[in-house]
Amino acid sequence: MARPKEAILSQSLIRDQALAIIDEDGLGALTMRRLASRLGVQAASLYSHFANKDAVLDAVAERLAKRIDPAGFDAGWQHGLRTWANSYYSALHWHPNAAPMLLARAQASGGAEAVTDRVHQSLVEHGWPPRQAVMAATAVRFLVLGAATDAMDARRIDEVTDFAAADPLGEQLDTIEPPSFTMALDCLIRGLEAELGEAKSRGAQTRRRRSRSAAA
Amino acid sequence: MARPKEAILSQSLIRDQALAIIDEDGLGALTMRRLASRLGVQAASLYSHFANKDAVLDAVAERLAKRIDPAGFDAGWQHGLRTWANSYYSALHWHPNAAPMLLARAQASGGAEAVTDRVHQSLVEHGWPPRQAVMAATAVRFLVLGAATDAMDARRIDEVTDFAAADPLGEQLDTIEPPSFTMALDCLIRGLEAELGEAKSRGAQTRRRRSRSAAA
DNA sequence: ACCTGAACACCGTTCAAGT
DNA sequence: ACCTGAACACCGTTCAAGT
Repeated sequence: MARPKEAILSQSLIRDQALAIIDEDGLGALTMRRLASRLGVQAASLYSHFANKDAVLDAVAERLAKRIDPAGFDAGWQHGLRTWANSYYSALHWHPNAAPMLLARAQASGGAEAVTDRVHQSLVEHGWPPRQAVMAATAVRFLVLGAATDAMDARRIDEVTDFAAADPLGEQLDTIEPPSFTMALDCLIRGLEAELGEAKSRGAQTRRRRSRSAAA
Repeated sequence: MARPKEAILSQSLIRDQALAIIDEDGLGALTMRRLASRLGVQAASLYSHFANKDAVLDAVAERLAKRIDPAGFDAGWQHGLRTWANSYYSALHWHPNAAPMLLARAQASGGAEAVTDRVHQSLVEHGWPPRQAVMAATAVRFLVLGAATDAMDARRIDEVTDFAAADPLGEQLDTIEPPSFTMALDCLIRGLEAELGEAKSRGAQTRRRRSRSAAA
């Protein structure tokens, strides 16, 4: 064969099959050789379209991020954060095996990516001091990623917790919706509201102190 | 050589050198062959002491966890959570390259480990409903692990944020201590306090509803 | 420009063999 | 019981060669 008239591979094709492998058999099952064989091609062929395996994973991460909705900030940063986190969480909910990868990337490229992030920018535009905005955005991000790895998954919790003894009549069933993730998110946002208030008053204090020392 | 009179390897020796490699060159640099050569031995020899590489990583994770202080719960769950998180964070602060591994483990063995966790137990003993306790413990855990990966590291944030423009006189310098991590933790705990109150009143409500329908 | 086949330098792990 | 040497079945990646 060597070179067909029309290319049988493309970045999007490779990227989608990579995600499919991750979904089906986990991140550890994603191999350049396996990815290639799934596309009916040799492993080396993939390097005509991606520089290396990491670039493939970048493409997958980017595609997953496409589903994330950063537009809710028009109705306040709380709403924006909640919308963003929920869409991020539900995007990952369909691809739980991809969460570890995003976790690894949030930590690797984290610094630069996190700061130039739209969520961070939106927080700053809503009056968050830059540093605290990074903290807030990162905290929410890790909360989402942690939740998406099923660590707080209600079903698994029920398997392990002696739930029958604590709640013999199953009255807490209504606390399944909203899921644990939403509860944790609410907790964090509630705390962030208080923090923002304090950060602002700290800023005002500093400003007063500054004009006083400038007057002296 | 083949077999020396006294064994030249031991689990603790291997485990400590594994951590040293991770510290020096990152998780990706930890190889059975490299670990062995550092110990002056062949790779196959390691399998006399550990079933596989994963078992070595387990040992490293366990050693890091030894430094974590879960005893602060005697002075209230807020204090306990804070003490635990801070000790966890500072333990990881000396081994930032190990954080990704713990992140991966928190997600893999997560379900079972998280629930039987001492933190979770302590929260339940302080009146948290089991399910919410899992949520709270997991949220704090991921916050710590996220922070430990340097994603919120103040120095890196300053490199990227246009901080000079926002704060030309450097007045916010005092906000470096406490670090972003502590702020995020405070936010979360504040929110958790409110959540616990609501969870308790929800429980009381349910109990009232139950006795009413039992009377009917 | 795009795919192949073969190779390179690695992995984790196994196992008979030595002491 | 513990370590060696060699092997097995994998990796990611490179590269000349084909069309």
